[in-house]
Amino acid sequence: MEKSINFYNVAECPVRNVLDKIGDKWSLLILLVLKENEVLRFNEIHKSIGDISQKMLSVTLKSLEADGFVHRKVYAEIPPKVEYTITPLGTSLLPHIDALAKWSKEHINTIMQNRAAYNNEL
Amino acid sequence: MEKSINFYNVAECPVRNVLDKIGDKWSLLILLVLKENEVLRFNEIHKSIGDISQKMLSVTLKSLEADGFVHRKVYAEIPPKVEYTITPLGTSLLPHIDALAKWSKEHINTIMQNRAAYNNEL
DNA sequence: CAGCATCCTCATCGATACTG
DNA sequence: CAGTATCGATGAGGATGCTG
Repeated sequence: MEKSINFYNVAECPVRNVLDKIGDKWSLLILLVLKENEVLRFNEIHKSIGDISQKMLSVTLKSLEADGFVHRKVYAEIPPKVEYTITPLGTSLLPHIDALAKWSKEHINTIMQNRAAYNNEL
Repeated sequence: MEKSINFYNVAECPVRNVLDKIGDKWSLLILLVLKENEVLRFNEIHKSIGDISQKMLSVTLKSLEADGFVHRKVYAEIPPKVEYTITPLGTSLLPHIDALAKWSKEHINTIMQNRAAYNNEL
């Protein structure tokens, strides 16, 4: 099976790789919460975000930990205590997200108006 | 049903709104292709990308058009002729993606190594 | 407390066939 | 040429219950 060479291939493109990560539902939000608080326990993150399920928090934290965006420190205590912190790698990404956030805030009204106008013309 | 107030709520957060758009599989790629070529017909985009299905190209173009990232010009001819161009709004977004791309290229190796190391420790 | 396991739903996406 | 319509697979994500 042959296919055209695609420089934007999901598996090989760095941008796609990062976009797939921060483009999911919770990763970016968790990073932001961790940046604001420096260190948080599992349930503290849970409460900070509010409407994330326990499963998705667990899954997303694992993914962020695997990539090195978040550090996980386990205390050998009963009951268990786990602290999460954002890593320098995670921190270094956020300014670029902020730039995107700034652009988004500046243009979201335009986008929404475009979308509404488009739907009216159907 | 009550829930905590979430400033990063998908529906209301501008960043999420934009990330949801460019975080999908094809939108960003189409914008990049259109930026490089200025004007392209439907099938030209199709060939440029290669492994996108006709359906997804159609759906994604509609979505980009609705938000005002892409302009669609129809010629009343037989056979049909439709030209797509990136709008100023779309163009203004790309530098921020480029910044993200730059960061991604600089850190993708670290991320991949982290990911591999993490998986080995399982 | 900090999770994992299980089941389920729904949106996304691809393949295929058809059309003005 | 530039799509639309339909079906089916896949996987993200949520709800619930259980555990060291």
